[in-house]
Amino acid sequence: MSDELWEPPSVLVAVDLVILTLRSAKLHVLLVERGIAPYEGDQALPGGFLNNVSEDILTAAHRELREEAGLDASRLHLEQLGAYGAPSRDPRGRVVSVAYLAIAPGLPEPIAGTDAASACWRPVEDVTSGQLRLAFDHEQILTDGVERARTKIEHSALATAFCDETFTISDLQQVYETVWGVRLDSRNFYRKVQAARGFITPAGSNRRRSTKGRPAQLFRRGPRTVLHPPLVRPDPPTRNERTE
Amino acid sequence: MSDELWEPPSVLVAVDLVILTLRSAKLHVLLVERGIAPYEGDQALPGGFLNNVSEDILTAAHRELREEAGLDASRLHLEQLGAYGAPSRDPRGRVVSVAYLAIAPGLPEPIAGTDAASACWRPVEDVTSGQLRLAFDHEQILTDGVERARTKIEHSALATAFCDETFTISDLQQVYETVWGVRLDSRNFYRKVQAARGFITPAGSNRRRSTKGRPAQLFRRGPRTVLHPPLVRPDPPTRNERTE
DNA sequence: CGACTTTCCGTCTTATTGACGAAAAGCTAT
DNA sequence: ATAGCTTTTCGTCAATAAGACGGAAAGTCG
Repeated sequence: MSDELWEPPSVLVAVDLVILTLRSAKLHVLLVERGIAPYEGDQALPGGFLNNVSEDILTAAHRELREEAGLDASRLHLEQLGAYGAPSRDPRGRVVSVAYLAIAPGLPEPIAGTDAASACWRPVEDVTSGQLRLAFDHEQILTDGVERARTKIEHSALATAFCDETFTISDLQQVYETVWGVRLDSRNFYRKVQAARGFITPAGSNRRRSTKGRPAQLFRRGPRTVLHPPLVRPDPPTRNERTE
Repeated sequence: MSDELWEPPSVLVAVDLVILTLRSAKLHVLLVERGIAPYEGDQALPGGFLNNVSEDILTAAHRELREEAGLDASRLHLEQLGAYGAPSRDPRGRVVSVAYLAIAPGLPEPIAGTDAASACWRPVEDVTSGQLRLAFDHEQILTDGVERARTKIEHSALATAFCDETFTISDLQQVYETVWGVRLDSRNFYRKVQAARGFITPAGSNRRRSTKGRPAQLFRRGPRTVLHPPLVRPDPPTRNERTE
């Protein structure tokens, strides 16, 4: 924080949001279509510049979440991913963007924000496969956000944020399988979820699966947010290798 | 990243560095004395504003590392901690600071940078105990940096960055004990470090402990940077509790 | 040479994990 | 209704990892 007899350059500060949800057993991310240059017409993460010089960054993130996604910030997990500020990331000039990760339960399709551009959920896979390109360095931000979510649900009860108020253990398993991109054994998953004390608590009644199988008990999120023991994801054969 | 027919506020961007090292079995952080207002004469993390509008943030961090700490960036671990941008954090105006974590092996005392203010190593404990106050929100940044380092050495081979080129298993144990602030059983530590394949590799000769005990074998860092199995730190009795 | 310290290597018990068997509890088709 | 199918729920078993701790090896010091 030292400074001299010289004027430091000033830059624009933006926030970008990685908003993840589950739709039909796939991980989706909220994207908006850019209405103006640069990258006009391209898909991008919701976000925007600070409103004014005294607006807090997290506040700006919440505001954009509301404006562009129509999502109420309450009950929503918001976590800073980091700062992205490569000099060339925005052709308009020097922009440093602070990215946040948000996780929401499945929501209906038409989430058009008050803010101009159209918004829609897109499978994360469309982006990671290279099929769908994003504006700026948003592909990198998305990748980082997904990876953060993956490791986060190992040690925290964050996975319940993908679920509704009440949910079955299978619902929860769906979340883990989808976010991690793996198949899990229901019996072992059941045991481990129950073993993590304070993770989930029973919620009275039963509910029936549309057409199949034994009705499952309903749960709601428990008091603890850090899991003990944690739910570690199985190693994809090449996860312990390589230099960082 | 959407914008309208309006001009977003511009802010100053700075980098701050949490540079940790080990000195006489204690975790130390590099601090500089501020030479000018605000917080003149107070202790602060090394850092500074971007040099010019096209300087990369990570580059700026490396530069400050060199200028204020006299440390060569090569061989040094540098990791982004996050962005700190509370509107009131700097009385001069709106400043968003991107913090980085650096970890260095023990170094001699006189590390005065080319950049004005004096620099010295201070025990992290002096700060966390409230005995020593830092400028701006640097106490928070330091706390976050230490916590990051604590969890980082569980799963990565980062702990070797605190050591010299070659080191003994005891040296490594010292690192873990100091960073975690706990005592470990040497026998179990020995077993676990050896079990993590690729973590450390033998380095030929022996070396003698100044006055005591059996000479230990020397090692150097191995090819892997992610540990499998990980070295998990023991739970301080209240680590599984509470809401986040 | 004995006392002491540190390194290195085991053993034992307990906790956790993955693989999998099997009963319970519904629905559907016959 | 009953057989067949599915999903939930609960157990068992072997392999792995962790904490506690015993003890031999290999030096230094007095």
